[in-house]
Amino acid sequence: MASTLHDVARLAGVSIKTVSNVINDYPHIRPATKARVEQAIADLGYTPNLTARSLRSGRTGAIALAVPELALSYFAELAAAVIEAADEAGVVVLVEQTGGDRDRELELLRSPRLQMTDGLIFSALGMGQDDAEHLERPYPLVLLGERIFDAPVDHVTMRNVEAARAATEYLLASGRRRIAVVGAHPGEVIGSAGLRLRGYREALEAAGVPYDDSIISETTTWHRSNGARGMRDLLDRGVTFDAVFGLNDTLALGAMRVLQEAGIRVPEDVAVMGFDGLDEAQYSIPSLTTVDPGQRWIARTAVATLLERIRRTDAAGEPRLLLADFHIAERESAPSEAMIGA
Amino acid sequence: MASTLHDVARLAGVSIKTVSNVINDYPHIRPATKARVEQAIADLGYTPNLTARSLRSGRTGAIALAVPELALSYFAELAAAVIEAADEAGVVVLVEQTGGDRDRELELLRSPRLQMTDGLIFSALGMGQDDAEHLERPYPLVLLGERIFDAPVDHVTMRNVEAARAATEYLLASGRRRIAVVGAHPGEVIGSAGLRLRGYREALEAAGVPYDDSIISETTTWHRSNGARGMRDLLDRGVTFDAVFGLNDTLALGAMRVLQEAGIRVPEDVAVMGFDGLDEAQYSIPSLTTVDPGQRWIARTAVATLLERIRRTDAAGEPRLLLADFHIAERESAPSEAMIGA
DNA sequence: CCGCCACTCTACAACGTTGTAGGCGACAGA
DNA sequence: TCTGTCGCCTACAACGTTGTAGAGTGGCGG
Repeated sequence: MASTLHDVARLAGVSIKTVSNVINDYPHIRPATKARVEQAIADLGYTPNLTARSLRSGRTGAIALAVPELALSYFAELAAAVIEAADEAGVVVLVEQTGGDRDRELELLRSPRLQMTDGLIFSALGMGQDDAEHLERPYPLVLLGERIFDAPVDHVTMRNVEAARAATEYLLASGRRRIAVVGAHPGEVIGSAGLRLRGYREALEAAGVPYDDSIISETTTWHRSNGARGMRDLLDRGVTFDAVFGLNDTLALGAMRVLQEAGIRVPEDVAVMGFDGLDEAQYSIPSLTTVDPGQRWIARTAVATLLERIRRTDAAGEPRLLLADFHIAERESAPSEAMIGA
Repeated sequence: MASTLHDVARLAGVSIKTVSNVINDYPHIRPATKARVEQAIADLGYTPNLTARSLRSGRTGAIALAVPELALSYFAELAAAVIEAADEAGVVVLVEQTGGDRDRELELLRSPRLQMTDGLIFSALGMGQDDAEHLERPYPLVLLGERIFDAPVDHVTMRNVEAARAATEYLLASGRRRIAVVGAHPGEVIGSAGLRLRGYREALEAAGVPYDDSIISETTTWHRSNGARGMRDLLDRGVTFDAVFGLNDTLALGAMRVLQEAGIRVPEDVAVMGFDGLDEAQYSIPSLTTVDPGQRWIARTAVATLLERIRRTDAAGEPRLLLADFHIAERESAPSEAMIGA
């Protein structure tokens, strides 16, 4: 297990470079020599030392993935897809959690730990547009998320505005007119919340339905408990609505639970729409209608883009913005045709 | 960014070893020299090359975590807890997915990739007791899960039998007598399914309630859809039961959905008990009563144990078996007192 | 018969770091 | 004054690998 090229070379009676050549499929080796070396490798159970290889080559064969929290289903599914795609390319993934905290995100970006990897897929949540400059590092980086745009890095993300608009149009088409929102971030312009709320407003405007502040509920983070809290908040206000758009699935599921507790029927009294296309949204009661923003495509594309950047160190090539296609997964919580309350 | 000890040394007018000494807090350095070196480090923005350090020291500062699938909430939460604990110890985590496939698990165990890490936390799912020998490697390893016992490695896991027995006793105490099971694995003796089913049977026996094959539903994997399928299966059989024990939360949630679809009230007609203590079990409708088997403790303990093994390379010390405490999280799907159907 | 090339292999240096051995001056004790 | 010790620093080698340069053999064309 602790055997090296030297040990193999000694056993096979050749120089270490010849052993190295055998391992790396260098063409000009006599079959007899090659066989002898391979026998020695097998006898000793030799495996190349990857650390030494990394030092020589400057490549580690690993990439880093930074997400806010793995315990959030969205990021767990993202990480699963990234690891799978990386694995197909023979690359391993080092996962970091930032907690969605701006300071920890910035710290991570300049952490020496990143040296252990050839590049980073970075899902920012705490940083904002003003932090774009911090992304400008001499290190292959692919940005995910919607906190920062126009930074000079490759960016793979979803069509938030269009997807949210489509989701809202879907609810409008099914006859809903008072569509509450759970998970808004006050004053946010970009960021998932800001963009999705914009799509929502665009759809309302196009349909001639007035925008009403009183049915918009704000939350800080997008944990499940906040979806529940946001819905309780709306109910406490005493406002009326016939649909809820959860700005992500987790919020929508939390909100749906509170609706049910309050004796409000989903979808008869209130339709519920989510956003993310999570696996678990299929199995809630009722199952959740949601927008699938193309997460698997995002993961695969992020990995491919990063690996390409790593390969071609030769200067840049323009930073690219890559956008996933979305579609609405129609399920029970918001059927496409209006239902008449029983 | 590409600056090395040599660059710093040249700028500060000292030898590279002195720079190295400054970085590693070697005590005997004149303050003036130290200041000069630190200035040079700052000027050049020097950071030590971790790969070279690893080569020299034989340590990488990274550990590997192998789980079946990150998209399964249980493993996502496990990974989150492991990464958090590792982070506190200044160690990064490389995450691998095995798909719960025996061949891929074995392949991973002898993969040269592991060289990139100092040790492995291995959550086995496909391997069985007969594969114990494969765990015997000259490489720090902590085993999780309940597929393999008595292997000569540290093993951190939960009290499956006792916890399942407690869960069943809880249902019995609330007046249920026909407790169906979803997620059994036919013929399995150890493994989560086997052990939990054993706890279930022990509780029945102690209470003098007969064990009935006809209300035990088998599934292969523990995905949500299989919980739903298992429950449909039970309903199709036309058997009667007044409670369901899902061998994990995901199965229980899937089963609960099907119950609800079938117009069966939870918990009035059928109580539902899960196993895992997942975050999302708090937010289902109704919220899921479940056994929290102490997952966070398991994650923290696994990391601490592995790091200790890495530190003391000196021979072994006996392999240890570490068991987490469990507790029942009482929620709506199975209240502790029997409810009379409305 | 010479020169050239293709093939096979080796020696050496280098990637960037840290452990070891040792040099040099200063100062204390004899 | 000599010896020993301590503080400060340097040179060198080593971790295990791969790129570069080149040495030796044999075959082939001229």
